[in-house]
Amino acid sequence: MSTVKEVCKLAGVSTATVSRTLKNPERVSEKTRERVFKAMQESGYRPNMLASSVKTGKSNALVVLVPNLTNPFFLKIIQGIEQAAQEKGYSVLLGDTQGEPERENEIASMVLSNRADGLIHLDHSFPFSKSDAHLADRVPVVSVCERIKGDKEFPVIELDNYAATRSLAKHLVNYGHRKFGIIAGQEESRIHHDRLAGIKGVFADEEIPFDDNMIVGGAYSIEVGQEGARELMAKPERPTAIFCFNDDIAIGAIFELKKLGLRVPEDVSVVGFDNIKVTAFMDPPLTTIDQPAHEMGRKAVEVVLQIINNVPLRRNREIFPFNILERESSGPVNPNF
Amino acid sequence: MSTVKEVCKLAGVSTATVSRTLKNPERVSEKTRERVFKAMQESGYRPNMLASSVKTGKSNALVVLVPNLTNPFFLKIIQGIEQAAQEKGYSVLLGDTQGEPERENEIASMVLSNRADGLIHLDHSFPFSKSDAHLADRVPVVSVCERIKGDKEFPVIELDNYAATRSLAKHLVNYGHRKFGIIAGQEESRIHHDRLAGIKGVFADEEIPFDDNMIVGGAYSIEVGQEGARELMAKPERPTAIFCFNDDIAIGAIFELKKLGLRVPEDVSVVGFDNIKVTAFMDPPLTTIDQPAHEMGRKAVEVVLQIINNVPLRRNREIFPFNILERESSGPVNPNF
DNA sequence: AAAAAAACTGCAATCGATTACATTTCAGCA
DNA sequence: TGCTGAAATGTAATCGATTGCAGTTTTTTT
Repeated sequence: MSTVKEVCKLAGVSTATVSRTLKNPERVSEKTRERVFKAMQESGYRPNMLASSVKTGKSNALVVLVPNLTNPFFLKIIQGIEQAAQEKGYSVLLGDTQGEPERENEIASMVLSNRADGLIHLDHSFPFSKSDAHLADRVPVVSVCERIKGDKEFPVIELDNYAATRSLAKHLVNYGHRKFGIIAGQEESRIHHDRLAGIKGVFADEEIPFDDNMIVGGAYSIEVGQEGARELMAKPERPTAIFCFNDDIAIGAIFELKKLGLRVPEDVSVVGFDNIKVTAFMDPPLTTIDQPAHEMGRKAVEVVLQIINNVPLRRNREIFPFNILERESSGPVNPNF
Repeated sequence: MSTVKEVCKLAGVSTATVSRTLKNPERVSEKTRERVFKAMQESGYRPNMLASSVKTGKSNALVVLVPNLTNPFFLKIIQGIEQAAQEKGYSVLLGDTQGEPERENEIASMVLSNRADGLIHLDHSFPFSKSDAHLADRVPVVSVCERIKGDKEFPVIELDNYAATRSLAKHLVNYGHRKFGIIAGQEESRIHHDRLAGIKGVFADEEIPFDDNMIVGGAYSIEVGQEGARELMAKPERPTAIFCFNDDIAIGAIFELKKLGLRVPEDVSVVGFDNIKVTAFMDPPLTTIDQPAHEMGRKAVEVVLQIINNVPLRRNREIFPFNILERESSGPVNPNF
């Protein structure tokens, strides 16, 4: 690869002029500008971004921390992030944490070693190691969907999870359901808490008793959905409707219910959360909450860039609207069930 | 962020010693080493990777070019890439090209501007722009799944697509099928060619006529699957079995067949390709080809690192084994159909 | 105890850019 | 023509590391 110096020689100018031709073209006369461009062409010059980053202190990259890359929902977010980042001239460093804190720490530390200017976190864990924690306040961080736990309040892009599950609960209650099961994901997260609160709220309004025993699960996976459905159906009082806290869980649950010889929604209604693409093509298509994942990803980039550029944030929480998609996996309660 | 100099002051040593403490600890006495480490601790020192990259000429990053991030199959590959890269101390820059050549060029040029040391391409297009093409031969590139077109032969990690579709075709022929439809993806690619050849091979063996009119499609999406199924079922001679060139297409096809009142597999058998997770939980579970996507991703990293480190490659094509998963979406031909 | 070898450490150049400051060039005008 | 200020360009310091070479200290050898 050729460097500025070769271009200098070819064009007969100084390094300063070459650099300016790219960064401040208006400060270079048209004649020399052309000469420099031609020289760049001839030498196949590419500015070394790392070198320029060293000097400017900006790497023009963002790290994205994902707990699990194979969840299609995250992908929609990441796609949004990727697009917005590209538009702003930033590149995206991908970090799949596999839920392991050490990996998380390692990836997060890329921001500390100047490899990236900011961090977008798709999980609720505090991503820095204890030893790095005190360095973390200078680091631009935003979280999407989840709120990061810990002392510091990081900006967050999220959905109104409370209202979303409220609307799902109302939808099911209107269909006459009174006996419910819940298959949840990780229980320590804020999301979990909010979603549960939404359901409880509606139950309180409708004077439906809430039974903690009907909450099962523990992770956002198809397998957990299967197991959860089996577990719920083995309870003395079987639910007629199941809340699944994401679509993967719902996929597993429906699969398992069918295997048990139950019909969805004639015997049991199932609702999901996230609206990953495939849910519209399932049999039956899944009633779920559509999250504007793409937009949320874009917003995350916008916000983290604001922090990077010291633009004051208008608010610390960006709440996105959801949309309940009433499809065929939910229906009227079956009185004979 | 503190730099080497602060550490120097605190530890009372030179920059050289600080640098060596991290990169060549054995060349520093234990006493000073400890002193330096303590100083690093106190000052919260993080080496600036960019600076070190400028000097060493290695960015320790790889770019991955993906045509479409939302395809779960790519995700499995990317996950493999990510893991292997992390293990080797490399980070992964993600580039979603959306199939747009300009984006592709822009992302690929990150390797030229020293932002990354190598490129992993998940598509068949030549990723560099015409003006960069002559710079491209110095760049470490490997492709996964697809072969990159153009003069230069880049190393490739792939599946034996020919054999894979042969085995699918045999599977269906053994069930008595004689009338087939094909819903394909992009037709210019090598994959398409190989897969078609596999099917044709079996047809030739079995003396089944091959009808070009029964090939429909044009992209790897659910929607194309839907449309393709509709189209095939409107043909004068309806197929009793459909090859879908990936699982997304199969998902769309099955959905649409059901909508047309047809049963899978009783009326029409459907097979997919890739074995994305959800296919095992569909109704019916999809017969498909399992690709070791994760391993292929890992291999891609291994190969690209070999190129980067000037280790001669043992072969230019790494062919991975497939596995046919005979699930319930395929079955005996229905004589009354 | 002196000489030779080995182990440490430091000085200063270097990587490839950017940029403050200095210098040169030139157009505009009296 | 000569002067002034703006525009164009160059010089050299700088960003934060790495590293060849040289100098110093310690250890080993005889």
